Amino acid sequence: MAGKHDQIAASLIQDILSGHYRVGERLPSERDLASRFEANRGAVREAMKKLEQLGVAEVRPGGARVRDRLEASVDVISHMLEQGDLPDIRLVDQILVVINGLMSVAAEQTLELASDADIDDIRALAGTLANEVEVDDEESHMLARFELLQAIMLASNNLPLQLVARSLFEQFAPHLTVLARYAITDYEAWAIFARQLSIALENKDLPTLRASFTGISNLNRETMMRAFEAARQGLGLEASS
Amino acid sequence: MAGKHDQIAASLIQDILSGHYRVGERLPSERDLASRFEANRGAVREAMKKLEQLGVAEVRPGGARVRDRLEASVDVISHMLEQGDLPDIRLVDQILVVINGLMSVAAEQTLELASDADIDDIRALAGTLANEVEVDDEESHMLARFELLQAIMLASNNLPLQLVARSLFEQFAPHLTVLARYAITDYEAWAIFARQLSIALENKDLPTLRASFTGISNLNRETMMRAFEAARQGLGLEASS
DNA sequence: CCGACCAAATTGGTCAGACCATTCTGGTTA
DNA sequence: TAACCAGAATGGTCTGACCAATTTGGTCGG
Repeated sequence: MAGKHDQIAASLIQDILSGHYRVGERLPSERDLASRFEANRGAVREAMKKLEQLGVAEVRPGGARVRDRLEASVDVISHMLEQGDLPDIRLVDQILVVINGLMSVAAEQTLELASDADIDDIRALAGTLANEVEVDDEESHMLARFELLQAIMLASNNLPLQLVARSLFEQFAPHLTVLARYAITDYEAWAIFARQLSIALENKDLPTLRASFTGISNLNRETMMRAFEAARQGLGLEASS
Repeated sequence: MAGKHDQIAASLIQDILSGHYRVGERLPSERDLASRFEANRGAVREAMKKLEQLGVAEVRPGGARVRDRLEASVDVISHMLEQGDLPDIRLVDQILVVINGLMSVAAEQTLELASDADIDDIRALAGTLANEVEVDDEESHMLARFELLQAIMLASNNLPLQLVARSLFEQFAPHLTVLARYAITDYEAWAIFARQLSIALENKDLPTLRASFTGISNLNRETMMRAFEAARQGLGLEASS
């Protein structure tokens, strides 16, 4: 299914991200890699192109060199998450912090600029969550949460914001579905913050809006942390220091 | 200097972003484009690879199709900024909103997690800005601001946050240098918020921290808006509706 | 008249080999 | 010791061919 260049790229990316190569160190030549992977040089070349686009290597005449982590593209995050049996919990938490921060910005922009119709739609979605205290279907609650957040993101009318948030979310999504099986959502807490959010939107109350998102952020992070612990035990892994 | 595939990619990207092709519409075949640009198919192919990486087109057997804007990568923003003589002021403002929001998140993370040494360093940088009310060198003040923000970003210890912020900033940077010539910075306002930031860090006061960044954000946006107006007049362009 | 189906044309995907421009390397020389 | 200079190595580009998947347009049966 996956092209040969994808396998080569994935292998090299894992090597680089795991620290097999030092920053500034030269990678093997394209011809060497071609024979090592038993592939055409064109395939290796496409893989190197991918490394450069990800910002993990700088390829130029004379050789390809490993770049510093801070010079990488946003898209390396998905590859960083794929190291180990479970993703790095600290990295996951950091991603949640950023996404929640972006959501808060989106909500502020929505409060300031969105039409009344958009705000009413969002309040309707929040109202659903505010009333669903007793839930039998975990998945429907999760979908409702996504719908709410997505509606806010769309109403923000901020394309860069949408692109960044979407990029982060989609990189994290595959791991989210794995961890979601172990997640235990606090419906009551969600109901409280959903109600707070609705009120904030109704009254155009910025401090209350921020408070609701601070609550949602902490809720998400704590839920994810617990789900991670449960998943680690469920997979029979040792607790990290 | 620039490879032929870069020219082809840039041309196609501009065509797509300017709406020359509708979403879902098929692009000309690689062979057609090759003869049109008087290049070999390999060059066109690399260009198509770039389009796919940017998320502006989905290329698969049978033809390449234009993707929706919201499915694009974060890196398209730099190309969006390059449309027209001056970048779209609304887009610039949206980028500033996101960057400022990320800075605020970084500051919160720093306040929560960073070492006292890091916080002291940041407070020292803020102190410089707090005292520089009368400045003769505009550029040194700008560098001091960048230093402060970068220190906060580094101290946040949040890699995804750093990657996203860096990506946005670097895409915007070239246009920033152009607009900076027309910018008139309010040093006194900066001094006030720098002082507020320093106090917030000293007392671990989250609300004050947020207030200082709200102020900095508005300051940046207003300064940029005025610089944009000045640049537009300086270039002899009509005012937009 | 319409839909299902099939074969040919089109399109992207991959590979092989060659040549060029730049960079790196190691030895030589002033 | 430092500068310098071929030669080797490397990435960049081009050509041409073939393969696999998709699209297309016509045909047949209902």
